[in-house]
Amino acid sequence: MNSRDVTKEVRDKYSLRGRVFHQIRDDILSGKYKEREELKEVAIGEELGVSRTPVREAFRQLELEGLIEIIPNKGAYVTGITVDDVHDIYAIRALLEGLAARWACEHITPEQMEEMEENIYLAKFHAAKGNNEQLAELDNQFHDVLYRACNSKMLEHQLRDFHQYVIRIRRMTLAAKRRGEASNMEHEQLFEA
Amino acid sequence: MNSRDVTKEVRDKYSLRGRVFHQIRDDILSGKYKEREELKEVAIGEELGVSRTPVREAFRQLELEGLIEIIPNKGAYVTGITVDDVHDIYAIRALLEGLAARWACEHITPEQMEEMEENIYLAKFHAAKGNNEQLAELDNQFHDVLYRACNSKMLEHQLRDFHQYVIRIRRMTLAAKRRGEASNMEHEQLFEA
DNA sequence: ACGAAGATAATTGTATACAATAATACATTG
DNA sequence: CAATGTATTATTGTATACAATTATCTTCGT
Repeated sequence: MNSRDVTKEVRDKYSLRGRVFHQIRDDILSGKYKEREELKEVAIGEELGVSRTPVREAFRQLELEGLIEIIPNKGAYVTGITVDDVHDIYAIRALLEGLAARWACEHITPEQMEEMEENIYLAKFHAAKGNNEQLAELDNQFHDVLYRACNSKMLEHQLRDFHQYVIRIRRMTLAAKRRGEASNMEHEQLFEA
Repeated sequence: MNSRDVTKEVRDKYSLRGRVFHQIRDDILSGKYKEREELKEVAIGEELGVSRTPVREAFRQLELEGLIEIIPNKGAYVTGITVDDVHDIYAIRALLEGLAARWACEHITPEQMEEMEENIYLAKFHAAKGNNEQLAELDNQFHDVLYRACNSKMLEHQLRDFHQYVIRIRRMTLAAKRRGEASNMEHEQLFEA
């Protein structure tokens, strides 16, 4: 990783702080850091080859996103999600996505329309083959198009935040499988509207 | 504010970073820093008698709350809110508050019930006298009770975030007056349910 | 052996020093 | 005079040093 060009390229895309932020977030979402686990500044800094400063700033962002909780003078801990929280998250997201769908109707472009159609088609295919991994990816894509189509910076931002949680929940619960099957129908309904 | 948030407030009060964060946030919400204005780390640090470090961390939080935008290697700027954003914010908040009201019905305590009743009573009084300042404060209180009563950490957090925006919007738009009058009736309706 | 008090270590909070980048002023050249 | 390149300055990004706080361990007395 000492090639000057590569280094510069990466740095152009993300500052150190940004890289640290995304790395830790992915590690939490992927389950590398488990619930209630303590995140230590120096350890993470060494692991990523940076000092504490960008790590600390990344921590502040992660706290605001609700992924970790910082107890002053004590430490940063991965926040736990209770079953109640899961219920709430899905309820709130469903509500907001309903709004997104309504707004998307008024603003969606033909290209986005096509993207959705193709997505639904592919999703049906993979659902039939029981390929859950591709299905999850398609689900992400579908929501991404929807979020963009609704033409609302505010709503899009909110929904993307919730999407973080949903990804985490998927990792945690196997119940996501049951939801996965229902998901295709929901998408189709949204699309019809 | 529930006990958890109070704890957070208190702890923030005693950390430099927390003080800086709240100070800047208040200054933005109160209009001291105007839209698109650049916030410089050293200037704010000197003004508050702290070094750049806590200021920078506060910036990261403010960015996540959507109050400022940080352009890497360039600076931090107070974010602008467009009329479209205002529309979206009210729409999303209304939706979420509807959900909060529904959930509150199932979890509200007698004490909170009483708080609401008293709030509505006082609001009527001040509305009659045209005292908009007290009215705004009562509005804040009312929503605070509602957010606590809904018994959902997730939803409460979301609504509090939006409340930040609403406060900003109130400062910006005089149209808030019109809304103010309708607000009392809305509260009553929520309460009845 | 057990618990308390104090020392020691580990960790976070803050300040400062240094590096990298962007903005500005200035000078040089056509 | 205009345009462009360069030096200077200002500002942010990162690393490190130091202070404050918390956790851990040791020791000592009962």
